[in-house]
Amino acid sequence: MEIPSKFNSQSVERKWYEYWQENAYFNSFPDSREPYTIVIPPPNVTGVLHMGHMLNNTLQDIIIRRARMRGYNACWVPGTDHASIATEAKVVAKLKEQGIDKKSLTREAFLEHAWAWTHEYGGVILEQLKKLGCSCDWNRTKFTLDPEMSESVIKVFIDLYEKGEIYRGFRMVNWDPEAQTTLSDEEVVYEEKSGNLYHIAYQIEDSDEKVVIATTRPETLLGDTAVCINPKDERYKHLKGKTVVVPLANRKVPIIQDEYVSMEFGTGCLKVTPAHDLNDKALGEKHGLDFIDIFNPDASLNEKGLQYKGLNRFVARKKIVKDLEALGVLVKTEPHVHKVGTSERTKAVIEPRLSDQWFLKTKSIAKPAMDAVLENEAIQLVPEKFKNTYRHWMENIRDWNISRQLWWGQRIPAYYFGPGKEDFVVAENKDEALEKAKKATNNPSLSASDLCQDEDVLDTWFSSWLWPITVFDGIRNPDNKEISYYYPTQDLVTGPDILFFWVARMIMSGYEYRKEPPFTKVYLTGLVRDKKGRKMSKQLGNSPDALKLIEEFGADAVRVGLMLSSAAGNDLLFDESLCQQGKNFANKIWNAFRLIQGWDIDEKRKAAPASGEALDWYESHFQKTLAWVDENFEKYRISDALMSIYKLVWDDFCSWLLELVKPPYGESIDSETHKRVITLFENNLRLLHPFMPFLTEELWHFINDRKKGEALTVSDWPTPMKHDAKIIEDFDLAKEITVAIRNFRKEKQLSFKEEIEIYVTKNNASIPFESSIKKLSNIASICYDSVPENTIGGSFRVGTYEFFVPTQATDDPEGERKKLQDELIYMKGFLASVEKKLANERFVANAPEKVIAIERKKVADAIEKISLLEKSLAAF
RNA sequence: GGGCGCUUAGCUCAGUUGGUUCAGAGCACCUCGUUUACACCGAGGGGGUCGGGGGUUCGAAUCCCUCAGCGCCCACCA
Repeated sequence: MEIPSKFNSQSVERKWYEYWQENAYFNSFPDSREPYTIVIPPPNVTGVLHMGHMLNNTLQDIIIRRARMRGYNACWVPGTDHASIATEAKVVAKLKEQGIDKKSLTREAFLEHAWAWTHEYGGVILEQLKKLGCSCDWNRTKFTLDPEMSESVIKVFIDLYEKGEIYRGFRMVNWDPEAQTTLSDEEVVYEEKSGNLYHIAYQIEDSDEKVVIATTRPETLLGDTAVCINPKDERYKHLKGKTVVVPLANRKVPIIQDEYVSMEFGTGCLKVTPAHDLNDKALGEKHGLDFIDIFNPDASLNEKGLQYKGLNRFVARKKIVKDLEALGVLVKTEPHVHKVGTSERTKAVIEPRLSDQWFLKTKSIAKPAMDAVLENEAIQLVPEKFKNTYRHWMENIRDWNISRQLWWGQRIPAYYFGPGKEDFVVAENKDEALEKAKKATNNPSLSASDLCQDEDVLDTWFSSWLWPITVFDGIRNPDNKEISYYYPTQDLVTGPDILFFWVARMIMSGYEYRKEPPFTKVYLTGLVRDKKGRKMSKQLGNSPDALKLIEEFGADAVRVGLMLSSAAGNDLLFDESLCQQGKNFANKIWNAFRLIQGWDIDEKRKAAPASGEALDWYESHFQKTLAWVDENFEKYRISDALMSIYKLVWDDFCSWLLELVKPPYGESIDSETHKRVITLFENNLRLLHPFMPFLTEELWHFINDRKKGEALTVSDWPTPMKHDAKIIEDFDLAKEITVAIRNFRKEKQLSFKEEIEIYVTKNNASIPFESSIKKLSNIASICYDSVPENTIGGSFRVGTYEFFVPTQATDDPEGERKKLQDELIYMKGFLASVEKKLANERFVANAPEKVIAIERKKVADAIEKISLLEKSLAAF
């Protein structure tokens, strides 16, 4: 069998992915096994795979593949999210390119465009996940706008409304003037921006005096309905009850007093614009002020904006400042840095705005979700540090604004039947609504045309917060077989940026609708950054094309590259060289196999002495590593797990074991050894499979002609067994001796090809793994009996063993002597320090016995070594 | 403004309840090597006063205090 010396990932990947799918290895159905379920964080339906997805989904795939191999009924549910605002924004932009204005379209026409877009691009990202090797059950693919998914979402809305948890309210909300919709508090990102603090003089009526206010938003003075001072402020006491005139607007407004105003900030005088600021709104309500809304939905000024009507808010600001200056009332302009809320999606500056919206009460629903993470630990966050963040958010949780002035999403099932918005019913569909409305109004002649459905849609998170339930149809059919079997799921793997948006809310809905947590563990990954530490983003152009990486290095290599440096919760500084490392590793494994399969097997041959002992060692070492790997998996230390497998395969298997069992050139290998090596290699493949599914599956089939059902992907994860600690310890010593001999050779410039003899002195002891040492160091024989003459400069020590190599007298006896002497001085110092420690009564009294025993052993060893050194020195 | 976390080799990170006169790993680096799987390789090697200072202790990278730098989350001071 001719195997190329380089592993070619591309052909292999397609072949095995198809094979896995044809054999339905990733498909899951409820059965008698224990389930292991993961629901994918659904990517945006129109999205493309980026590094964050790669990290996230590689982790999930590793976890689910290992679970599958461990005999669980593994089920990874894939799907996509309609991503209401993000997708709508994309569709709007695309239409604009075609010269179509969203406003010129009917709702239905717009949705047609959106669906066309979804059908064209939706699923692209899922195909990309397949390239990465993700072992999802594709038959279960869900979309948050699938009819049955939407039906569930509407049912939940109605249920919560009927429970009194959802209400309609006129409130100050976050308004995105770009997308022209409200946003939840979580969708607002505060960014530090430098602006100005404008000091503006307001004329006091019937007086020559002026009062100076300070504001960052002078344009809002058009909506001012008061000026507020602190009642304790001595500077302004005399102004109590007076009236001032708002410049430009020339509106007379009262001076009110409230302790809310800080006397330290600005001038101590506050302009009050109840319609455009949350605090001002509170003042307005408290003091019975007028509310003047000066903005259109796109944040241009409306007719209340007087001569500035129609201007964009920032243009208006500039113009107003100029005009104020002309009026001579702009007293001062000072630079001021402050935080400005921006839209997470459109980046537009958020406008606080009063409007009628739907809200979900969160207080009662949040309680079990808080306890699950913080009290009874039904859900574990990894890493734990996120508990604090979670607690803080939960404790300060506010009602959730769930309505959006968008079209792409589940439409709010409220039907109005009066002239205003006061009279409405909430129902699953129009017919039902009509019945309810008839009852409510006591008017049987009411017809469908009298009903008008709410124009708004629900926040996208209002559908994804139900994801772990709805993917198993647990809302419409709460007792169905699927949800009962798969829920709660095991792990959720996602980024900390959506801890509140999504994770916390899924926990809330889980308790509300299943009385159980949606998952038991949440693994929060870090952000993928470039090697300079910058967040990867489209704008910076520092995000590598995920698919190109897979093409260049292979999916296995990219997966390994990502895992090699991604400790849980820590950001990952990604560099393509990591993929190169992954690729090198793949090639190493590939070539190890080429070596093994190239051996001629001789049935009659007996195993070489080095082989048997080395295989015994590796078997034990493998078990020890396996236990460590399993332990790391339990702690979600996936990169540590990979690293120990990496070293097991590369160093221990390839560099030590294979070198030891390798038959001499031209010779064949005995069948017993060969069989054992193959078995061990297969076990390596099992450990590697979750990380490198393609390469390992390829090799697995190379080893034997496997039949259906014998794919590596459905084979078993190795069962941990007890390992022999002594054999591992002995082999470590053998390694040390081997390295020492190699160093000795190098120092003396003795070619490896030159076979040498070696003498050893050590009282009543033999050297472990003697055959192995001989093979790896090209030693003809190790003699224990007598040390020959002429070994000056030909000795070295490993632990308390001293080795001699007969060699010609050194040409630098002084140098040799000095080396020995330095070694002796060091050992004497070492001995002295340990003895001093042992002489310390308090140490002996307080330290545990184990520690003291170690120190005593050190003393004994040091004394022995010193005597060896002194003997050698005496020979000079 | 409040809260949380981080600072260990050139880089990325491990260091479990404090216990060696070797503080580990991978990568990178240096030297040597066309040994019959692999140069996407092999053999060997150098490199850290564990951010600074102070304290507790027989003993501190590990516990406490403090200073400095970095990061994250939350927050309506115009």
